[in-house]
Parts: sequence; structure tokens; C-alpha cells
Amino acid sequence: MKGISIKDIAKQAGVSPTTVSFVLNGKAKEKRISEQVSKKILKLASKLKYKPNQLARGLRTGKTKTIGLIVEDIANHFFANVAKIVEEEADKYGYKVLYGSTEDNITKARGLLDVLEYRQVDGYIITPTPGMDKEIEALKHARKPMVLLDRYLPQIPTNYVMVNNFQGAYDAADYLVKCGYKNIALVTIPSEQIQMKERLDGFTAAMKAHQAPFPRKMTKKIPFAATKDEALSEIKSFILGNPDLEAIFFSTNYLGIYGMEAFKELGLTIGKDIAFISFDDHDLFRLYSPGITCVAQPIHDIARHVIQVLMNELDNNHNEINQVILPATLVKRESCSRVKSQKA
Amino acid sequence: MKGISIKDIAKQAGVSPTTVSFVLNGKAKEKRISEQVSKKILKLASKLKYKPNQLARGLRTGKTKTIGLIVEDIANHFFANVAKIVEEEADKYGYKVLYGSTEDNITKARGLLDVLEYRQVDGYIITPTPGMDKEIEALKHARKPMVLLDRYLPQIPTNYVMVNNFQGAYDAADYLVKCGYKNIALVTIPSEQIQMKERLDGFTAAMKAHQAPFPRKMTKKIPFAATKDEALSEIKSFILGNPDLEAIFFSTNYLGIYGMEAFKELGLTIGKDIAFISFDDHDLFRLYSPGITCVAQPIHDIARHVIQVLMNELDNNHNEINQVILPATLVKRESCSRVKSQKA
DNA sequence: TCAGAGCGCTAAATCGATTAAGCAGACTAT
DNA sequence: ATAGTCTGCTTAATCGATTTAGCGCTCTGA
Repeated sequence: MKGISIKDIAKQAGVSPTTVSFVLNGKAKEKRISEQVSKKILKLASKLKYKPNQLARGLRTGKTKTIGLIVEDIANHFFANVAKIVEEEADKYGYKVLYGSTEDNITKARGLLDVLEYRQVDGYIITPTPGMDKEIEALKHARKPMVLLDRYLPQIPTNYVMVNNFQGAYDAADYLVKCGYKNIALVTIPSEQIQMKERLDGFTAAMKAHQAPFPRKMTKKIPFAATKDEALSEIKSFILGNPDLEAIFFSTNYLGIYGMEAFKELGLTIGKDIAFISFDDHDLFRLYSPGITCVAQPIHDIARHVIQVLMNELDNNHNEINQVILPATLVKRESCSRVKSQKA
Repeated sequence: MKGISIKDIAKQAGVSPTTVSFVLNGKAKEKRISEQVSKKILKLASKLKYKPNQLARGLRTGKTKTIGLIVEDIANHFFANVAKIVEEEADKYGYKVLYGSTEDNITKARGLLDVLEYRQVDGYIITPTPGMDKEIEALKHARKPMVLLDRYLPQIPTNYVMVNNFQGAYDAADYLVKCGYKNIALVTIPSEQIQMKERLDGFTAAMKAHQAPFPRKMTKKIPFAATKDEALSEIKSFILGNPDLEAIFFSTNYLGIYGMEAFKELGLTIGKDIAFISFDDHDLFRLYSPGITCVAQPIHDIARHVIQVLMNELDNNHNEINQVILPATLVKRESCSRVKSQKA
């Protein structure tokens, strides 16, 4: 059950393995192999269905044509979609993808990095967890091709591709204020991670620009590590504790989903009792009645840029840094459709 | 920037590479290497942060410790979740996962298989597309470890892990009839694929068992290749063409989502105008108001069994065939909650 | 005293490709 | 005639691990 090797072809063609290798690597001209021999080899290769052993090749060349994709959670809508495009795009360049989820846990992330190193991946796409600075620094120092995804580490200049979190959150707050809502709250995670900070900053900046009050107590932070039940009850008691609440912005996809669940359990109607807006789009938001207004990320563009930047690193060694920030889109649906004139 | 190799350790320890290899592979005892030497080598290995080159190892042993995961669509909720568990479980056995989506397209599937063969994956997890029989047969003939996922090919006895489609659909129909609905329709894809056939069969069987009428015109088939817009308009015109319709069963996750969209566009209320039930659970179904009743697949169990069966193949060579069919769960929510007594 | 076993380790082949170096033979130029 | 060049290919080293066969030594028992 052995595969066909370059030696088998060589033997049958009556030439040396070297010649076969040259021909199959398209170096026939360069290495001055005759047409005759070239053709014979090519014919034999396709007749025998020769498939180069990537292990042997990789061992020799030091390239595996494999990239490592580290995401927060491959089962999450955003990352699953990114993973899909990444795989498709990588394939066009002859690369395959190994993946893994960190759950935003640095220990898991370290484990993944280790394994990917064992596997000699050629490049890394990484959604960094909190506290991952040292590891990223190490990769950078080792000059490994790498792109950060969805977030970046402000202390370390690296390639990254992400959405414009500030602008996305700004637009959301801007929209809520323009719709005439007062007493607007934000639900987020107490993370030092830059993407969360930027969402908070963008939101705050918009409120300030409108001179709309946004006291600290209107920001609710739910620990990432909270269980679903804990998160739900935190959200519910936050809502109950703020009876004047007119609108809530949830700073992530999954918090938004928890928010909907909380509303459901409290018997509140989205858009009617309290306006509702979330970061990140989702089937759920699109199809819910009322449709949930959200700040959508350009998932395809993100994935495509990630691969482009990585391939650029992989090809060239000139180390310009690519930092791509793509615009977020405010998708207006019915969950916060009140307009100023309707205000009492 | 070269990594540390076994030779480096050997040199520093003053022994041969062979000895190092024995020790690091836990064969110290078996190969009668002294405690002293063993310890020295182990200490050096961890001091130098030795990481075995998997390529070299793979080349020699013929094992890559990599498995190929071929799904229909990694961005789909079901497959994304399977992919997550598969990765976690595989990791426990020291395996990494390469993935790819077929879009249910045989050409794409062939491409994926080719690439995975190049990459010398040790085993395959495959969601077969229609017409993939020859390829699966070939893998089987080559005695490659393999498990089919989500569906199987009736003509070819292989390992597989899937949900009990017949029972799931049967329960759904049974439930609808017991709730008192008449004029029940089924929306599916016109696929010869076994999982779809079994869902249709299960549904039909339940209707028959209740002596409930289920004429052919109550089955609507939407081509898998249809665009979203096409699918939507097909579903809408089907609904409009059947004004007596009381309940619809959608045989897949994504058809259910299209169905919800169609309802929304037609201004129909799920559960009130027409009862609604879908195969496969989804955040959307859980959180929608009303909650969407569905036939849930035991995703975790499926993924875990897949890995177990594959690892079993990978370990042993005794070729018993493992065919695992896991029960589906009817998750009752409000989208078809009418009970018999309420019927006019 | 000497064959045979046990001990602790090593030499060298091997996996399948890539690639630097180089070797004959034909031809060219002086 | 002789050095130099070009042609068309081959030899052999190499990547980093695994693994078979076996080496040199000591010890034991008859």
C-alpha cells in the first residue's frame, strides 16, 4: 500500500531521481532537461498517479504549507465564518489550515501554539487571549509569519486585521441618541482587551459628542468566565435595577444573545419596552421579530485580508507591518426604531 | 533559528542520537538505558525545550498524527460545533485536525480528499456528498481509517456516526398530529442522500401510523443548490398555494431558518398562523418568540463517538465496523403548542 | 576455561523529497 | 591541438527522527 515515490518514476523512466524532481518541479528548462525526458517523466507521473510526499518535502525544505488558525471559539458564528473563508482562501495558495479554540484561556492558547510549533506550521493566524503578549512577542522575535485577528496587543506592533470597533460602537451610540433615547446602557465584559476597550471608548465618545449623560452606573460588565446562568441573572438584575432604561447596547454577539434571553425571561419586549442593539450580526438578529439592530463586522473582508497579509509575509521577507482596520456597518432593524418625533 | 534536534541533545549528553530517541520515546526501560543516562537526557531535553520534528517523525513512521475533517459547511451551526468537539477530543489523543467544506459539491470533496492524501492524514472524518461512493470505496479499499459523519452510503458498509433521522422525524410528525394539526407539510431537499430520505420516511411513517393524510403535494422539495432568494420564494409560494396549511416541518436547520424568513416576509406568525417545527436546534430556535420546536441532534455525543470510532480504527487493525446511531430529541417549544382540545 | 547470556549502548539504514556540486561528451574558438 | 563552454544528466549530502542489527563488555555456570 505504499505510495508512488520519485524513485519509482525514476526507475521506470531510466533516469535519476534528481531528474524526476527537476521536471516535476517545473525546473526542466532551467536545469536543461530534454523535452523527451521531460515528457516521459510527466507521462509516467500522471500514469502512476504520483503524489509528492509532503512530509519528505517539508522536512527538506522546511516548509509545510500549513497555517495555524487560533480562534476564540470555532463554534461561534463569527469565527466559524472566518474559518470557512480562511480555509478557502488558503487553499488557493496551496495551504492547509490547522485550527483550535482558546476559549479565551491563555493556557489553552499556549497549548495550541506548542502543538502548532511541533507541526512546523509556516504561519499563524491568532486571536490573542488576554495576557498572551509574551507568546506573541516570542513568535515575532522568531520572525514567524503571523497575523492577529479580531484584536491586537497595543504594546506589540504586529500585523493585524480587525473591524473598526471604535467606529462601530460610536455609530451605535450615535444612532441611539439620534433616535431620541435617554438613559442608554452598555453591557460588556470587564476585559482589558483592546477590542472591548475600543468599543467602550467609541460608545462613550459618541455620548459625549451629543452631550448625552452616560454615568458609570450605566455600564454593566459581565465577566467572560461567568456561566450562562450567572450572566443571565446579572443582566436581569441590571435591567430591573434601572427602571428608566430606554436602550441597551450589548458589546458582543453572545452578550446580545444573553440579553435577548434575559428580556424573554423578564417578559420584556425588545424595541417596545427597551431598545436593543448588539455588536456583531447573527441569524438570530436578522430573523427575530422585531429584527435586532446591530453593528455588523465585514466577515468576508476580514478573512480575505487575513490571508492576504499572511501570504504577503510568507512570500516576502521585507517586514513592513500590515494593520488593517475595516469599517463596521450599522444594520438598522426594528429593535430601536423609535424616532425623535415619537418621543413623548 | 533552527530548532533543537535529537542530535544536539545527543552531543551535549555525550551519547548517541539513538539513545536519546529511546529515552524520549519512553523506551528507556525496554531498551535497558541506565537511569543516569535517562535522567540526563530528559533534563537536557526540557532545558533545551526540545520539540520533536513531526515531519521527520512522520516521514519515518508513516504517521502524521493528523486527521482530515470533511464537512458540508464549517460555518454551519451543526458542523461548527462538531468541529469544535472533534478538535478537542482529537487533541487528547495527540491528533490535529485539517478541515474543509464541501458545500455538498463532489468536485470540492474530491479536491479535499486529494489534498488530505497528499498530506498523509492518518484518518478521515467525512460528511459524504451525493455521488461520493467511488471515493469512499477507494478509501475503504486502501484500508484507510475512516468514519462517516451525519450520513452514510447504504451501498457501502463503513463506520459511521449519525443521529437517528427516522426516529427524529417520526417524533416530529407524531407530535404534530397529537397536537391536533391537520394539513401538515414537509419542506426538504430533493436529495437521494440517506439522511434526507430517512427523515422523509420517518415523517411519512408517523403520519401513516396515525392514519393522517399526507398527500404528495404536501412535500415541498427545495434544491440544495438554490440561492437563498430562490429558496425563499419557493417556500413562500408553497405556503400561499396551500391556504389550509396548519403545520410545517422543515427537514434541515437552514431550511428552517429560510422558513422563518419566509414567514416574516409573508407577515405570518409562527405558531399562531401555522405551526412550525424544524430538524436541528439553533440559538435562533431557542430564543425566538415563540420558541421554535425542533428535533435536536446530540452534537457532543456525535463528535465524541466519531473520534472514538476513528481512534479505535487507528489503534487496532481488527476491522470490525462501528455504526453508531444516536437518538434525536424532540425539543418542545411554543411554535406548535396547540393541544387537541384547543382545536375548533 | 570457555560458551552463552545479559547489559548498556551505538552504527548505520531508512523514510521521500530537494539541491549543491560535478561529470562525461560534444562543440567552439583560438 | 587544447582549453573552455555548453548540454544533459547524476552523485551524494541533507532534513530529523526511528529502528534493526549488533558491538564490546561483564558475569555465570558447567
